[in-house]
Amino acid sequence: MVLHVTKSFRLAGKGLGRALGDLEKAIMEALWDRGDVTGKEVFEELHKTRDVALTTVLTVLKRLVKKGLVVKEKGGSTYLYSPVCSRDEFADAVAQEVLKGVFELSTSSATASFVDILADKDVQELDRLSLLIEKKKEELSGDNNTKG
Amino acid sequence: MVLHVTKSFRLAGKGLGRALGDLEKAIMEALWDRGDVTGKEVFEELHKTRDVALTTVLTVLKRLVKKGLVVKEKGGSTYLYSPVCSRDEFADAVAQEVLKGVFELSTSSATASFVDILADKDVQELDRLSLLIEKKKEELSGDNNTKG
DNA sequence: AATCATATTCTACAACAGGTAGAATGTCAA
DNA sequence: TTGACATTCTACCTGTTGTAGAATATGATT
Repeated sequence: MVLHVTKSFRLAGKGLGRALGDLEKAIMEALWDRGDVTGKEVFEELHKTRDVALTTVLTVLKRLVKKGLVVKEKGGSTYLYSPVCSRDEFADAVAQEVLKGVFELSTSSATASFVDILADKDVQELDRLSLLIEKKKEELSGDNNTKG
Repeated sequence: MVLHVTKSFRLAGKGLGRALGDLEKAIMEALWDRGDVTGKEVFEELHKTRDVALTTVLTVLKRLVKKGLVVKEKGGSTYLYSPVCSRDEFADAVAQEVLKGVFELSTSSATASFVDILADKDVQELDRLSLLIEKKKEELSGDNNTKG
């Protein structure tokens, strides 16, 4: 899954709010929850908790289509919108892009900070990381020069 | 070193250009290379390779001061600008902030992607990472419940 | 075909970051 | 006081995102 769907990773914000604007995020959440919905349905969902106009939702939906995050297709008499990838796939894609960027900034800082942060967040994860590393090494040893 | 000096991490761009605008980056580079320079000196340096006005440089310098990345102090008859941290410290701080964000997005994606990217970039680094993990574990076992 | 309701698109404004720089003002020495 | 240089003010431009009214299209109904 390679998406170049966000140009920046916001340091403020929470979760996917780092890769998407607030309204964009709310709309994506609605699509991930339901999928194949009309713009009006998305609007009705969001309207429960925020004061937003239908056209605003349509505009943002259009932008999301342009970004490649959402597809729009005829569904009988109206258009239906659906996400091109799952929430997890999106999160993965973002994480990957961002991590590449961090590495490019400084491999050593990235590695050191990574361990610190992981340990701080959840020590158990260190073991999981060790396992992933071992697995990767095996994978690589049985797969020499098969890169590209 | 904790700096909240950049609001977003750009996926496009190179190196520090991910955390700073183009001109901002050029100016910071000049400060890191020289340190304690006047705005005019920075301007003269940049002017060698790009068509920029003195006031533009001063404006951006001012914004960098406001962001907390640069300090301005009287140096005799004029003001001198200098970076509050080294280039490496800045890169570290950015890496740390960004990594925290990625983790908050998804710990598992972050961990998995991390190993993939590291392996792809430099297999040797996997060993270094393993060592860091071991070291961290020891550090933690001899330091139980001393977290604040 | 003319009309009404609903769906969709157009257009445009606001805010914020960052690049850009002219105008205005401040400072100091002659 | 004046002139040269330093510094600040103010403002415009682009791009992203939130915002939504106006305009138009589409389909059913009379």
